Amino acid sequence: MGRAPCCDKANVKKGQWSPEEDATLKTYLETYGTGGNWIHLPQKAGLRRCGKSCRLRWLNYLRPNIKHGGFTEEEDNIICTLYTQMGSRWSIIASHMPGRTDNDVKNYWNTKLKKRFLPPKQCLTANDCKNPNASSLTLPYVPKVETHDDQFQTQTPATLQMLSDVNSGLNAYNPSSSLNPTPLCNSKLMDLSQFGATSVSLSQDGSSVSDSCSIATVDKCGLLHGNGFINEDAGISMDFGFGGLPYDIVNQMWFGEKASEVVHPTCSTSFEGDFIFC
DNA sequence: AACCTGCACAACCGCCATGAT
DNA sequence: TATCATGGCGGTTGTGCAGGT
Repeated sequence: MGRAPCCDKANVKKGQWSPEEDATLKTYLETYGTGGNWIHLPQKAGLRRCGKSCRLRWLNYLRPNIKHGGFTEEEDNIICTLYTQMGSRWSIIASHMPGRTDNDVKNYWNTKLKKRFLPPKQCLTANDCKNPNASSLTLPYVPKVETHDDQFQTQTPATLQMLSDVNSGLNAYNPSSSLNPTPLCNSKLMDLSQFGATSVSLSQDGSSVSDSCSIATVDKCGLLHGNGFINEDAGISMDFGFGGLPYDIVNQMWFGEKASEVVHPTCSTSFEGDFIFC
């Protein structure tokens, strides 16, 4: 049996709030407060709205000192930085910006910042992947392929979150390696195209929280750069320690989703350093 | 002028966490 | 300890508007 609905769905109004409803809710809350219960508030206030809807309306638009639109460059950087650290924890991100709501920040990211910092989802060829909206960040094409064994299993969101939690703090073992993702947003650090890269691979052991991450680039000459080894089934694995780019930061900034591996089925040779992409 | 398309934003839905009983 | 009600959150959808054809 499912959960009982929080309100009588048949008798509540949905959709845009009218100025009259706003005024009613605002007056009631300023006079009586929530009384610790949003569910019964609309009835007391004389509104035909769901309690959750009232709460959302108040928190996002009616409460004092709410700012709408006009995000500053500094706020862009805050959002970008925190997103790389913790992912889509919008309420936490919003808490770092007085007057901003999680909904506002989420919408702003989804409609503006994501396009600026992430490549388009469908890249069929390397030439397709120049994001027309990207300014200083021109990101390389990323091949998406299947992985074949446990060692290279696809990263799960849950694991990503754990990694974010770990990575967002100081590195207990090496403070000099502590992560400061701000440069990822503001510098050329992520712009591997300046090195002629046309392809990037990232990988990480998805079975547990790990302190390592991997990155490889394929340049215009077909050379794959990085250090690691070739796995017969899973393709090429690159690896370096904690001092490298944290997986989830790069993954979220570039791809916003699952891990990718550069794979070629005919590759089966161990290697170290640069090698010819076969 | 009418229609289409994409964008921005407001609001809703459903899941999970938390606190009260 | 178990159950339930409510709050909180993130993902998704709906709607209105602007610009293009």
